[in-house]
Amino acid sequence: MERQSDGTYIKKGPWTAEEDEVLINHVNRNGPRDWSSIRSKGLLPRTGKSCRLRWVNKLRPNLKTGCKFSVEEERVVIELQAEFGNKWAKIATYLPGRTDNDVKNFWSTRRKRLERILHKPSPLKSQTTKGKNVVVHQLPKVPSCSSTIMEATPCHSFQPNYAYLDSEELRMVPLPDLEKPNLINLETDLHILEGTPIQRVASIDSSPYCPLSQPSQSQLDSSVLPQNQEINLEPTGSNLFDMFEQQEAPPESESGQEFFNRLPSLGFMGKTPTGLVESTSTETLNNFFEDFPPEMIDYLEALPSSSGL
DNA sequence: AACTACCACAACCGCGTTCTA
DNA sequence: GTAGAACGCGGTTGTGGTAGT
Repeated sequence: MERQSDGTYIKKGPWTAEEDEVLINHVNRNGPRDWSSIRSKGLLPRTGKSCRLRWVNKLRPNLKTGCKFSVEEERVVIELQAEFGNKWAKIATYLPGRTDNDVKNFWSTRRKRLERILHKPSPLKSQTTKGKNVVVHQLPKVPSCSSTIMEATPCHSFQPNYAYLDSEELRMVPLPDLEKPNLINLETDLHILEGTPIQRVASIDSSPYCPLSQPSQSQLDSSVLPQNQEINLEPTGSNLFDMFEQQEAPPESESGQEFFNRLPSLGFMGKTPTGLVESTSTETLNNFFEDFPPEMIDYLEALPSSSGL
C-alpha cells in the first residue's frame, strides 16, 4: 500500500482474485470505462490506470492467456513491426486475443536474445583472402521469416519481393516500389539466392556492407579498408533489430529506390573497388548456413514454410 | 542439489493525446 | 479557449518458472 497526500492508499503489485472479481463486476455494470471511479467509489484501492491495464491485459474476454505465439502470429508480428514500427497496440489489432503487452513482450524477448548474440560475438573461423586475414563473427538470429531459406521452397505468399538478384553482378537489385521498405525481406531475398554462389565472407578489400543497389564510384572508393583490419560482420547498429528500427518509413519525398539504398545489408555480400562482389568463397546457401549459431538454426527449423500463409 | 542464465509474463511509470466541464 | 482529468500507449522493471551446468 502506498499512502497518498490525501491520506488515501493505493495498492500496487499483483492482483488478487477478489480484486479481479470487483473489477469484472464494475465492467459488467458500467462497461470498460470510468476506471478512476473504481477508486473514488472505494471499490478498489487501485488507480484507474491500473484497473484499465488489468482489464485489458488479463480480464478481457477472448484473450489467449497462457498460450505461446504461434508461428503465424510471430510472422505477423515481425511483418507488421517492419511496417508500423513499435506500434504494439496497432499490431495487436491484427492478432485476435493478443494484447499490445503480449506483442511488446514477445518482441522484447526476441530483441534481447538478438542483443545477447550480437554482444558476444565469437569468431567462427578466420579465413585468408589474398593473404589478408578475415575474421568472421556469428551472424545474428534473423527474424522468423527466413524459414524457407532452409527449406528452399517457394514463397509465393510473402509479398512483396523487395529485391532480386542480379546473377551477372551478384548483387541485389531493388524493386522500385517498396511497400514495406523498412525490413529487408529475408525470406524472399535469401530464397532467391538459393543455389547461387554467394560470398559469405567480406573481403578485406571491401566494406562488409554494401548498398543493395549499384554503389557509386565515390562510395566504393570510400569503402576500402586498410589491410589486416579485422572485419566484424556485426551491423553498425547495436543489434539487428536496432538496425531495422532505425529505418523509419520513407518520407513522402523519398523514392523507394532512395530509401532502399539506405537500408543496411546483412553482410552477405562484400563490394570491391570494381563494384563487383569478390567471390573469395563461393558457397551455396546450404553451407552458408552451416556456421550459423545452433540456436538460430533451431529457430529456423521450427518454422514451417510461409507458403501456407 | 545448488547455482546461473534465460524466458515469459505481469505490472508500473512517464508521457502524449483526448475528453470534458 | 483552457485547464484538469481520464485515457491510451510504449518503455521499463520485477518476478516466478525452467532448463542447463
